[in-house]
Amino acid sequence: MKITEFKTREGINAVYICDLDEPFSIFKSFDCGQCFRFDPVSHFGNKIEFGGVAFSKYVVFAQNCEKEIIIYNSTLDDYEKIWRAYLCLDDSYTKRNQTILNSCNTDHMKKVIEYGNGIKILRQDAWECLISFIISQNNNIPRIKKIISAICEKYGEKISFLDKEYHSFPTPEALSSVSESDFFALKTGFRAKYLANAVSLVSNGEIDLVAPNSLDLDSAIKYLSKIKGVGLKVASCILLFGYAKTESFPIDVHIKRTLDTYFPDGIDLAPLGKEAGIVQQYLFYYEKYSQNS
DNA sequence: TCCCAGGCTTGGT
DNA sequence: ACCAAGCATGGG
Repeated sequence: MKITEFKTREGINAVYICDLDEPFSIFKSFDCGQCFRFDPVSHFGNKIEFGGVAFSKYVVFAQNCEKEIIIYNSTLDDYEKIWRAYLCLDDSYTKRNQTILNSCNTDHMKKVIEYGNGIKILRQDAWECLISFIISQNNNIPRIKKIISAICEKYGEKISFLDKEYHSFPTPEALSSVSESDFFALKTGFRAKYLANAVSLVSNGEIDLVAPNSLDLDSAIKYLSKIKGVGLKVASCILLFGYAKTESFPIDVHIKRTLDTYFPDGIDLAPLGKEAGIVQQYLFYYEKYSQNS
C-alpha cells in the first residue's frame, strides 16, 4: 500500500492510495445502504466518485481501479486520524472471506461473497448512526437520505467546498433544543417522538454513547434499547456500523427473505463469530441489488 | 387503489 | 411468551 499527498488544479488537498492489499469498491461500500450521507458526484473526472460529509468534513472518495483510492479534500493527517479507520483500511476482508467460507461453504455464500467483494463496513460515527437508523425504520433508503439531509441542513454547521454548501451532522447539543414537533415538521412521521427521546437521553447523559464500546453485543443491544424507537434491528445496525461490532447481524425484510429462501432451517451465527455482520452485508447487498436474487 | 420501505410500541391473548 | 394493529410518508 502506497500513500501520497497531492494538490489538485483547484488547489485542493488530496490523498492518493495505491497498491492496496486487496480489492476495495468505493461504489459498493457507499451504495450498499450502510451510510446515508454520500452520493455519486463528478468533481474530478474519476470513474467513480462519492461525495458527502462524515465527521464534519466534506470529502470525495474516488476510484478508477479496484486497488486504488483517492480522497479529495483530505490531508495525510486527516487520512491517519479519520479516513483510514472510516474506510476500514486496516482490516483484511480477504481473510474474513476465507473465514466465512471455512464455516459456511455453500454455493449461495460463494455467490454473495463474490457479488459483494470490495464492500467494507464503514466505521461511522455512533451518534449519527443512532439518529439515522431510528429514521430508517419502516422506511426506504431514498427517503431516509432525504430526511437526514433535511436535519443536517436545518441544524448542522455549514461546510463549503468548491463554491457549494454542505452541512455537518448536528451534534447532540445542536439537537438538544429540537422538539418532537420540529422533527415531525421534517417528515419523520411517527419517528419524531423517538428522535426527541434519543436526543434527550443522550444530551442529559442518561445514555452514554461511549458505553457500548465496552459491552458485549447482547448487553449493548439491551443498553441502546432503552431509547424509544430502538429495537433489536435498529440497535444491531448501530452496533455494526457505529461501533465496529462485526458480530452483529441485523435482520430486516431483505435479510428475512434471504433467510427464508436460502437458510430455511435457520442460520447458525455462532461459528461466523466476528464475520456475521460482514455476511449480513453481503447477503443484504445481493438480495437488494442483484438481478438474480 | 394497494403495497412496500434496513421496525417499533402498544395492547391484546 | 407470542401476535396483530397502528403508525406517517412517498414512490411504484
